[in-house]
Amino acid sequence: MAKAGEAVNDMAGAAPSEPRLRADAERNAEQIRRAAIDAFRGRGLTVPLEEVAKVAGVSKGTIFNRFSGRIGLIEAVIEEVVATELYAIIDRTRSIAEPGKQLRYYVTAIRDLQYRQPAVVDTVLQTYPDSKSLMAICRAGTEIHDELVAAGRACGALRSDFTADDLHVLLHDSALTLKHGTRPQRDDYDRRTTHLLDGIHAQQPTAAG
Amino acid sequence: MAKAGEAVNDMAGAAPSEPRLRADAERNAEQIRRAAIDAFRGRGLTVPLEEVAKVAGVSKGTIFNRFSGRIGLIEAVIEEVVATELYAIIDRTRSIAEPGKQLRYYVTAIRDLQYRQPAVVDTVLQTYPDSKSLMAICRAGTEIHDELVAAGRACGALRSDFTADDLHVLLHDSALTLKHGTRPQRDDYDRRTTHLLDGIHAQQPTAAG
DNA sequence: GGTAAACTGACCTTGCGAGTCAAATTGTGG
DNA sequence: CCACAATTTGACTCGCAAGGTCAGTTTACC
Repeated sequence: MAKAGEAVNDMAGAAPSEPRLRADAERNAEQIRRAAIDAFRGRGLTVPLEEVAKVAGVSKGTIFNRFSGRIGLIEAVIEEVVATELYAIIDRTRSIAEPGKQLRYYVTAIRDLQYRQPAVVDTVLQTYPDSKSLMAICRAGTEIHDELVAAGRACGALRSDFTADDLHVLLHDSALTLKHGTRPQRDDYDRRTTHLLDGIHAQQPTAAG
Repeated sequence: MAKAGEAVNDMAGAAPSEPRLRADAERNAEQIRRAAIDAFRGRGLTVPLEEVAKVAGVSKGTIFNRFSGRIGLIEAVIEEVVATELYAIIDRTRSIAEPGKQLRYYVTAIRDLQYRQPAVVDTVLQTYPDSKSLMAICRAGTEIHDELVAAGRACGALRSDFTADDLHVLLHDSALTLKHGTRPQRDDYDRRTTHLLDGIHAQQPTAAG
């Protein structure tokens, strides 16, 4: 199987071959891109475009001139912001031999990334369904979820009543609480990750007190 | 120990002894109360006051005249909307002999109530911190959380790294996902409740694949 | 320097519900 | 049945924040 999401970003929404840009426009586009990467990394994909503009040293209007708005800007930088890391996790997960460890690694890694990168939260929540690359990432997610759950069940490491949809919801809810809740301490967050994992692992007590 | 939250509602924000109300005002107050109970039950405490007014057959202004706004209205009906059920759960939980079963019952019951009653979600999320009765309910929650975790740990039914704060966060996150996410099917929701419970139960695999 | 490209930032827009208040209505006591 | 206070009404204002627009100005390029 090829690497995950190999071509998310062929000519994303920005500066294809079209009429050549003037030097200042070219320069601004690049500064906006850089600013966007920083801002999206630091504050998530929902950061006000005015912030991005300020960091880039241009005015809001210029972002619209160069990228026609947030979606275009996202397409132009999503690779650097989250896609690379996300797909790396997916690839690493697939490369794990024991199916039982795959899911454990995957959930831990995604939860970690969600904690560190607000943009991943926005991605998982599908905050901008109009962005094609964002949706492509989500599709890749759904795919591996199916795989992981199938493999986990088959090898008996995963409780049998746990579905791919449960996994999807688990990560989605995880994103929701980071988005709308109070950011927990890192160690609390990690401990809760293990609680979650243990809850979906096979061989449960379930009935007893 | 006395029953939980015995006197949340001594003269909540509405119609105390003050100057006697005119007949129509009295009637309206009662209709608004009834409408509010319905609306809060059906759509949560955040339902637009205009909806309540419509159901009550009065105009928005009248709600302000009679209850001085949402907070006053909440104080006036919170008992019927959520307090009674919530305190009943707390009492029933305390009456359970085996400490191991207490927490299991409690979490299941609260999750169930959150699912059925959007108003409980708003309560847990402390959407209206200015409402005294709402905050009283939250305090009662915190109290029993401490008790339950202490008891659960003591009897060995609860994993030792699970804190009262974890319990608090668990229910808070649960509320958040109901508030901001897509409402899951009832049976999916219940299954996930058992996953959660199994994750915080003692004797975990944790390390293995 | 002339011209088209590009930038700028003030301004308009959107959305929604809380809360207000002058004018209209209605209950009440006499 | 009236006078008048109590009450209701619903149109209006407010807040708030970000997205998006465009006339006017500046800048790159030949």
